[in-house]
Amino acid sequence: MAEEHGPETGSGPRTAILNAAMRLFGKQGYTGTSVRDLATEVGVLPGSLYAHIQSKEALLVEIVADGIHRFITAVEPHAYSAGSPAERLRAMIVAHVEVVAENPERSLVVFHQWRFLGEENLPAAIERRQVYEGCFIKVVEDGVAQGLFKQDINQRIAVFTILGALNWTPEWLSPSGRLSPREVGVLMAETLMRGVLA
Amino acid sequence: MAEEHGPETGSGPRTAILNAAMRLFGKQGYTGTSVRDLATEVGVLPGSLYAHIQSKEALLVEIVADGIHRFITAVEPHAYSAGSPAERLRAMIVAHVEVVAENPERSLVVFHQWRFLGEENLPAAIERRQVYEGCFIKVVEDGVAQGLFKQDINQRIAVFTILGALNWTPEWLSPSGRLSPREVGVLMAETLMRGVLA
DNA sequence: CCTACCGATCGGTAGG
DNA sequence: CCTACCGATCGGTAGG
Repeated sequence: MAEEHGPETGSGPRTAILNAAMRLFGKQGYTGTSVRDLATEVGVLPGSLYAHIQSKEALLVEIVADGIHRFITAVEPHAYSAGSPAERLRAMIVAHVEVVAENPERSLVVFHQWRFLGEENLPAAIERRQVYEGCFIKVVEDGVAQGLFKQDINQRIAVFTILGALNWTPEWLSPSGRLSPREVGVLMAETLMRGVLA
Repeated sequence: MAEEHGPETGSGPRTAILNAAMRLFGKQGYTGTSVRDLATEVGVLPGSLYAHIQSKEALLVEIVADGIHRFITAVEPHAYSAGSPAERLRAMIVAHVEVVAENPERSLVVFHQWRFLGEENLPAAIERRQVYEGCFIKVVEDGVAQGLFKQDINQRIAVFTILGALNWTPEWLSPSGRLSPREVGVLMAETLMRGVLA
């Protein structure tokens, strides 16, 4: 059981396969990655993978489910905390960027490859994504209701704007860049909350 | 020559193929779409496509090149116009959303599927994307230099935040929604330029 | 635009 | 984890 959840933690062959899948699914996409690509990346022959995994799709299911879980776990507590909506939104944005920085390739899989889940696994993933989006809807609603956020923003558009900026971060964020993930998060929060206009 | 450029304009078999490719590449991804899928969507047998196209990748090349061209054509004039940086940025955001709304599936291909271009076509696409990003860098630089934008924003992060929000729009924008594309663009510009804080 | 087909690669398995 | 292999599907072509 110890190594059956959460890639990047642990070091068994199963973990190596999951890490290879994160890298390749992130870079080439799920449909652009063959089982042979995965085997080459891991350093075994294609058939050998099936001693550790059930199917190619099972890898995607696990990466996406675990990935969404990481985002929800990091962000949800802030969404429903006691602070002001402004403090909460700032903390959520920082937490999101920090999770992306842990592993941008996993995040690419979470945000882009979930479409390729089969019909037994797709509904659960969509539901979890909606829980995540709900965190941002909630805090924007609260901010407007409390008069702390602008009364004339369109809440739906504001949430999509924020989520878009956040969901795009794995495309450019470098975990080893000059700015720490936290600093990047703070700067994004600043831009999204106060705007670029002086 | 009349129907050799710009899908969605014209109505020959070649246009039908390009429109099918936009839909399917956008929905299933380039690598997740087979030539047989395209043929089925168009209503011919797989081999018949090759009377009109050179290869599957040639379709991607054309959709991506034409797509980026549409964004640059719509946005670049505003980036380098005589107006204030604030007016220019607002106009750029509106123009971007309007181009997305013309055909969200094409926009998905432009923003996500360009990675699958072969090494002869990739550099040109990356260059054109950089021209596009350069429009936003320019206007943010001008805004800060003229004291119209906040002096303490991180310009790089601000540009990525704006571009992320814009690049994510094809995921949710509905051209037939309650708000017109222009209204959505104005609201996004408002959120990005003034922030959500009151 | 169809018929008929090509070699290559796909995800996955049996047996050791 | 390897050897050896399966049927299915892949992008693409020749000839009409």
